Amino acid sequence: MARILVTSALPYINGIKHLGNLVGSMLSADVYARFQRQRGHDVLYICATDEHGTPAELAALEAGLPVAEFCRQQHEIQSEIYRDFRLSFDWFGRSSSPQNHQLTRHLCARLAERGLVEERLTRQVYSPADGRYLPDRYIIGSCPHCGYEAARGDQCENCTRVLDPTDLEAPRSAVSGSTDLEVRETRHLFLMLSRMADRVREWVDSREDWPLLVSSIARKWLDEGLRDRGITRDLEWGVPVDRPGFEGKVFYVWFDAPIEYIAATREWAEAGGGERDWRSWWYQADDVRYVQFMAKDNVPFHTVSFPATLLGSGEPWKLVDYIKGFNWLTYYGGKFSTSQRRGVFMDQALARLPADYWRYWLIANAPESDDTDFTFELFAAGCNKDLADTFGNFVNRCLKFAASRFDGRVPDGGEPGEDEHRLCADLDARVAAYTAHLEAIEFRKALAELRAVWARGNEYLQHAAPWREIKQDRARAAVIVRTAIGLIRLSAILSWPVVPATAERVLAALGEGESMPPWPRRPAAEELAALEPGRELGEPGILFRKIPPEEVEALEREFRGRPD
RNA sequence: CGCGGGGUGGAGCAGUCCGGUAGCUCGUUGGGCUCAUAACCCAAAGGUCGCAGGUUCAAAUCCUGCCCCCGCAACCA
Repeated sequence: MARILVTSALPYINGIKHLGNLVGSMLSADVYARFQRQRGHDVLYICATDEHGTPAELAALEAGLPVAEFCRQQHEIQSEIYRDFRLSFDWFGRSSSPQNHQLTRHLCARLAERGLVEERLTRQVYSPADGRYLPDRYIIGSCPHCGYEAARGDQCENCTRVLDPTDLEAPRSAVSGSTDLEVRETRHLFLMLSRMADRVREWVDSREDWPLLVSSIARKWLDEGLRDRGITRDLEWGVPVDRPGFEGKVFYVWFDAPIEYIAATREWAEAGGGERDWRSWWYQADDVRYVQFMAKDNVPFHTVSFPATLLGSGEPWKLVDYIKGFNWLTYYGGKFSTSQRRGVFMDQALARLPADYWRYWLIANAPESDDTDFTFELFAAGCNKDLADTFGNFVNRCLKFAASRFDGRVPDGGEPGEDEHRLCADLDARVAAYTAHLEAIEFRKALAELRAVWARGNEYLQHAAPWREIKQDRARAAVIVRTAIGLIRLSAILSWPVVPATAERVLAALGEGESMPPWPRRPAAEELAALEPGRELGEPGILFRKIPPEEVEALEREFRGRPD
């Protein structure tokens, strides 16, 4: 039994996440964690809300709440939605936890002791009207190059040139619109990434099996030369910096957010009443395999800055072994956008269809090698074809036949024949391939195999034709139906990481009550015979309803081009 | 010449490292079958593999140049 630590990029506290956020981090990690648990491994899946930073403060301001209260509420809202999506976190923590405060300060102190943190004076724009320093992107003005009037202080969206806020003509606060801005000198801590470049590169080079997307992004940053990076900000909400002259300053969210992976594990341990050992997962944890899931925008922080923080501490912290990076899920060819409310958000998704529909489609179409487009037509077509017509129909036709001809029980009698041998040979190959693809975290390939298992069931049933056999050879029909019901069970077990609610519903109908069905280890011939003859069968009902064209049109009308 | 990823029938992809007449899934069309939310079987249509040049007996694959899409460019997180 291996120990596998799984983390997914921390969802930002500022609002409910959309389907793109979901597939690129939490859902993928969940499917992997579920699969490895089924395999019998000791899995710890840790996630948390990322709560610090200017956007959180501004959102709280807009909501008319103290930022701590705003974050507490948002954390609860997100937690509930993730539960409803069946995301199987072992712990869903908060980056604002005392554990993270303590650990963030500890790591900074260690880095400082080793000469890897320096104080520097920086010049920042301060807005008296807002009572706060403004990050570059929160300053708006006219672009000095192209004249675009809504250019941001970090970059002009019109001509794409990188800017400094002081370049802008007629600058104003994006928060209040105030033009009363001043540049102040303010002292900050910098992480000396430049001094750690060699160690980070050595570590990155030792990770030979990373996906191209991940290793190329990491190498790009290293090749361009690591620059020292400010790790503190002039904000109120965050981890306070306990150092003279730093009163009223906090750590930058990108310093403390990844540390929360560790701190959340400690939250988990402390909530467990002393039986859980968070250190064994993170400190001198050579026996742990650590896998991270994230979208491509997060990769630099997980391949460079966070490893530099841990390596630089001089302490034996666990570094990531494998990073699964994702491209973007696009929405009708454009971006999903939280700020513009463009796309489908998790609460809206659940209000329309159960989690398993979304889980299935997103994982089957995960943006692994390129950006993937979401449209309701593609979504409905995938769900209808694979879930309703293939998997759902297979379960339904078998159980209905068993109910009408075999008294709703697993039929007795007869011996497997040629059809069954060929079925089992195919299934052995499919299950092996499916397992290997999940092990390699290749979701599209894995789901193609899962679909093939579902389709193989229909193919078998069609060829064996129990509705024909039963007219002259009841024993033969019994073998077929028994085998098919065994295949329902096997399919449900294999489907559990992706569509857990449906899988459990099917297994319950078969009288299998386990909440987490163990991964099949035996040959298909034995797996299909696992249900004893005579066992009573339940009625799971229609597993997946079809999404009709009218509904697709209605969804499109409802969701498209929603303005800001 | 900033960097990275990608461009293969209507959709999604494999094949590119190690050249050998273009393949898979879905969709479309026609036929068969019917236990089922219908599936399964058979057949067919549909691509000059982003563009142009080069190497070679032979290029999706190797070389050169160019075009397009997406992302990144360190104070968005």
